[in-house]
Amino acid sequence: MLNIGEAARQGGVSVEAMRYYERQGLLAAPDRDANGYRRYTPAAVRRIKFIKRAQDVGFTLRDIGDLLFLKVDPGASCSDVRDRARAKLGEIDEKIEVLMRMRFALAEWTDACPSEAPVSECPILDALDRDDET
Amino acid sequence: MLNIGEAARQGGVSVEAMRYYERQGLLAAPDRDANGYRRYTPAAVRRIKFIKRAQDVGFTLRDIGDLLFLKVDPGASCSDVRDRARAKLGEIDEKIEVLMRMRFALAEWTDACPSEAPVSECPILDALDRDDET
DNA sequence: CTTGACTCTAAAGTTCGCTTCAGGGTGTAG
DNA sequence: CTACACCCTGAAGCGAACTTTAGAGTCAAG
Ligand SMILES: [Zn+2]
Ligand SMILES: [Zn+2]
Ligand SMILES: [Zn+2]
Ligand SMILES: [Zn+2]
Repeated sequence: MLNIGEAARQGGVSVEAMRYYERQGLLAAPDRDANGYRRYTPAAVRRIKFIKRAQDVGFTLRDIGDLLFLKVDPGASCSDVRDRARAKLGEIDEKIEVLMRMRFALAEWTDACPSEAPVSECPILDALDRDDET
Repeated sequence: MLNIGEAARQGGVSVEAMRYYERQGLLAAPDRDANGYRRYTPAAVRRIKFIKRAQDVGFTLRDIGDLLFLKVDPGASCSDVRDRARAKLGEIDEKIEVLMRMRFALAEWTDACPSEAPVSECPILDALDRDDET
């Protein structure tokens, strides 16, 4: 059994994040010591790590709440989980596409910029001022 | 000379966005008509488009303020602009890398999920629960 | 006994780029 | 005259995931 500080350290999150997860219903309210301190079990630490790993692959806390519910729902099947993962994959692909388009434009422009001219001749500012280009 | 609604339409932004840019100092406060209505010049519309295009390649409004300042700074050189663009390119690359890592993990997991098993055997949930993997 | 690290609560603040709201004036077509 | 679309202001709200603040109790070491 661990205090919140130690549980947070082991889980790799901040103490405030832990209390926040509890308020959001992602982390069950733990038992309290006589002094009112929260006491965490190893299972709670595993849950913290689950939350963190899910965040690391792009799930929001809301998504994670859904996953945690599916995890214990006897009527849920593997495909429910897979659908969430696929949807997230789609979202991520969209974000990557947007970023790649930005990347392409910026790379082209920085290559074109001679760097020693006055700003009045900067092709980057020109591109931003021009009416063509998407 | 255009009213705010028409300027917004031509610039491709909302009326509220225009007033917001003005408050943020990105768009000079325009002259007012006798009735207090803002009157925009074609130059103001070009500036709105500049802002929008800069946003489209990833610059924040703060970044854009810096670019607009450089644009009129006689002491600024092309390389100042290019440095901003390069820095942004770096940020974007970092974001892409993060997203690619997420993408890779999610793709691997969705491939491994058989979809018709109960959630208790879902490899996606297993992966999120396991202590290895980054 | 005191210092310092830890814990508690509730509420407010942060960032970003707007949007919405509340409450009003203006302009014009029918 | 009366809709109705437009314009004005200042302030508040939104979403996400926390962090910070403020004020107070607790615990262990020296
Ligand atoms: Zn949901
Ligand atoms: Zn599965
Ligand atoms: Zn340049
Ligand atoms: Zn700056």
